Amino acid sequence: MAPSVLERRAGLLEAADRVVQREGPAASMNLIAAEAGITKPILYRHFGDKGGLYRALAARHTEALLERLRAALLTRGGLAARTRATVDAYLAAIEERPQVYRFLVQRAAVEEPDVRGDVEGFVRRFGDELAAGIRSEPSLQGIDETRATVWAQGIAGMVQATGDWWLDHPEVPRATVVEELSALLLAGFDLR
Amino acid sequence: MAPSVLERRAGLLEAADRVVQREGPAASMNLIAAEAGITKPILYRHFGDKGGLYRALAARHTEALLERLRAALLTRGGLAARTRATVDAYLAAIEERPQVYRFLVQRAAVEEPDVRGDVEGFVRRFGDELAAGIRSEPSLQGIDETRATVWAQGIAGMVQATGDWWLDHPEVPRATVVEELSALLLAGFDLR
DNA sequence: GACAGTAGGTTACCGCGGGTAACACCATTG
DNA sequence: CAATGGTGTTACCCGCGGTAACCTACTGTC
Repeated sequence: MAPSVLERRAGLLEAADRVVQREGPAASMNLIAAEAGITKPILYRHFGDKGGLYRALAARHTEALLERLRAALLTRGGLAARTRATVDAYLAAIEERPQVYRFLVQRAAVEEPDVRGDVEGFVRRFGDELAAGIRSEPSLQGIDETRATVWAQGIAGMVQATGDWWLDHPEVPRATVVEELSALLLAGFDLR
Repeated sequence: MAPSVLERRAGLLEAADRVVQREGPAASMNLIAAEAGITKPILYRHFGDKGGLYRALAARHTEALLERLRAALLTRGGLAARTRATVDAYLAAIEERPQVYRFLVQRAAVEEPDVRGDVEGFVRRFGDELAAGIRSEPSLQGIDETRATVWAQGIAGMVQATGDWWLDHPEVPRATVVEELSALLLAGFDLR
């Protein structure tokens, strides 16, 4: 029987995912179409343009990752535990799927800021999530709004950049990176 | 009289610079050649490939920026003053030339890791510089080697990401961003 | 002065990526 | 039996990075 349009779309995303897994940021529309066993125009009918497919793909992984991060942000045991868990969640995710990670970050960097807020790069969304986490953090109640935002964006970038660096220095254990970053941040949080 | 090959090269870089100023990351070899009043093959004779031109261009700005950062890292008046000065130097630089900044960051993100250490992305170099700064920081003597490196890469990313965000939020004064980031970092440094 | 060599430049092309127009093949439905 | 619409394809356009081949004008040398 004929698959519904949504099933179709899901299947295409599946294929795109496999290509990204293999090729990282070099995943092209041609490759993806080939992997899905169809031709380009179909892809374009479904996703509009490469940006559209990127967004659909990013939404998937970003959502999944944000889910993990949200969970980490809710870790019980105090701010220190939450901080470590969150940093660790991020690093664990990029360790599991470095190619996907590279794809997300790179596309986010390259994608022009279409309608600001629509694409909203990967790191930026991470930052937004962190900002929410910070604002609802019990031990940080009453934190200045701007401070929360700036910190969140900064921390997102810090974790991301360190992650990048770490991908090239696998000799450093994940736990070490987590510990160093968390230590730096936790002391800062003490300012309130 | 005929300009020497180095003068020529400098002139080409000058032209490339103007294009980047105008076009940001969209600067293409065609555009640059046109701006210089010549054709592509000449560019390629001088720089090998786009990566080569990118490196030459990046070297310019990176060197200039690193120079400012080094100066900031030597600010007298203690760690707090140095931290603020360094963060401020970075933000001031991207404020002055946002297009150039975008170009540098984006190219660094996209450029594949040729011979690791040759290209070495923009943020990475910033990180290296910071690492040196941290290691030679009087009040941080004896800091663990790995910690210094991780912190440096992380801080570089933090400042960069915040800078990105700030470019889209000009309503926040630079001084505020500097203050918030510095506060967060300085508390962390207290750990030693 | 005629000639070769070479530096400096150009035209015209290749391959590939994103993106699209136009056409072909069914199926349904009046 | 049309006519209609969804699904697919082929074949193309453009611009980018990159290069081969050629063209030109200045130099030195016999």
